[in-house]
Amino acid sequence: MGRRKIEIKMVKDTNTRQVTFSKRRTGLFKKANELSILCGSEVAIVVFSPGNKPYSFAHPTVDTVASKFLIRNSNKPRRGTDDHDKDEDDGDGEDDRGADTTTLDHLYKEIVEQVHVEEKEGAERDKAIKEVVERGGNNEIGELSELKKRVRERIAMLETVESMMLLSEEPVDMNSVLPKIKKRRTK
Amino acid sequence: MGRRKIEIKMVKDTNTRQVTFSKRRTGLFKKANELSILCGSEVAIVVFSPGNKPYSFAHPTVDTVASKFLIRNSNKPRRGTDDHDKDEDDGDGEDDRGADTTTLDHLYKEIVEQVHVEEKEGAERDKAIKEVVERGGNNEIGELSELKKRVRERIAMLETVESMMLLSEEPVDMNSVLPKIKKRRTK
DNA sequence: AACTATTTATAAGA
DNA sequence: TTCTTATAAATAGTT
Repeated sequence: MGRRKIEIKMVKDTNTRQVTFSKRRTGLFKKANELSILCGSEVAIVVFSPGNKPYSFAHPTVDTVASKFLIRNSNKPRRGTDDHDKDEDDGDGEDDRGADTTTLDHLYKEIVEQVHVEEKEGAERDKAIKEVVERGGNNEIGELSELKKRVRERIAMLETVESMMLLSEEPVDMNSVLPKIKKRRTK
Repeated sequence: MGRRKIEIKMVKDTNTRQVTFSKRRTGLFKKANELSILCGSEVAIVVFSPGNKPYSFAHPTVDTVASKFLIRNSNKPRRGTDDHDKDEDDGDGEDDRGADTTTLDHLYKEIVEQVHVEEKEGAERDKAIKEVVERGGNNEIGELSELKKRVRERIAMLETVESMMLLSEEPVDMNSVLPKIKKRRTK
């Protein structure tokens, strides 16, 4: 859509890449905005620039949409990279049958175990923070900055957990159009 | 971009809306894919269809990108609805100066307090789950389904917390192009 | 930041 | 749903 056609591959020139990012981010967010209005859909986009700055667009908020999504997909297998997920559901709001080999007891044990891990890690983290605090009120800049980072992480986790707890609805399904896209890459 | 120009407002006909959603979701994901390749950027999109089904596109994964974003923005004020966040940073990787009225001691107390809340809530949740489990191995379908939902929520939370703990980098900033978009809405 | 020549997305229609 | 196509919209290269 420009003076000439470009191949879809990493733009080498740093400057050009930054410009491309800005233009296309604008376009992407505009499309997302239109989609949310036209279809009344909830949307959340998060993207990191080449300079690793985060940008977001969402309706109603990133937290809301991302949390809703993450919860719904907590029973899905996790992939490491590059997702194009597809998983259609009949939409009746009930659980999938099939590969359900877990028992109640197993599930309960799993939870308990994970809670213990969480508590242990939480305690260690808090101890580390406390140590820094107690080592002296004459903190170096570096220490202060480090502590603040940890504080922020900790609070972020708590806030996320909190927002996730507000949610719980229908079952899970995902879908991606990437395969379709790839097929009709070039005209 | 079609046979005729359309206004950007909720499509009334349910059928048309679903079709529009499908087409535009495809387009949006394609754009996101191109952006991530052209600029080497991490992107995550989550969108719910008119039928409330979740669809996602992400590179590398929704979890990774969303978590990274949520952590970085944990020190930002939270809005309720409709975000177009903008917050430029100088990019030197250090903390903002200015409205920093918190002391180390205050921050530490804040963490401890939140941890206590978290632990209390966690314990209550686990107790509720355990009660359901212990009430009998002869579980009704309804109970089983309810329990599984809770289990999934719990695991989702733990997984998210876990993935969030893997992250901690530069400071925070966001940006949105919505203002720009609005200005040039119609030709 | 603006400007356009082109390419690309997509609204209707089949 | 999938495809076709006339048209609207996004954007690559340029200034």
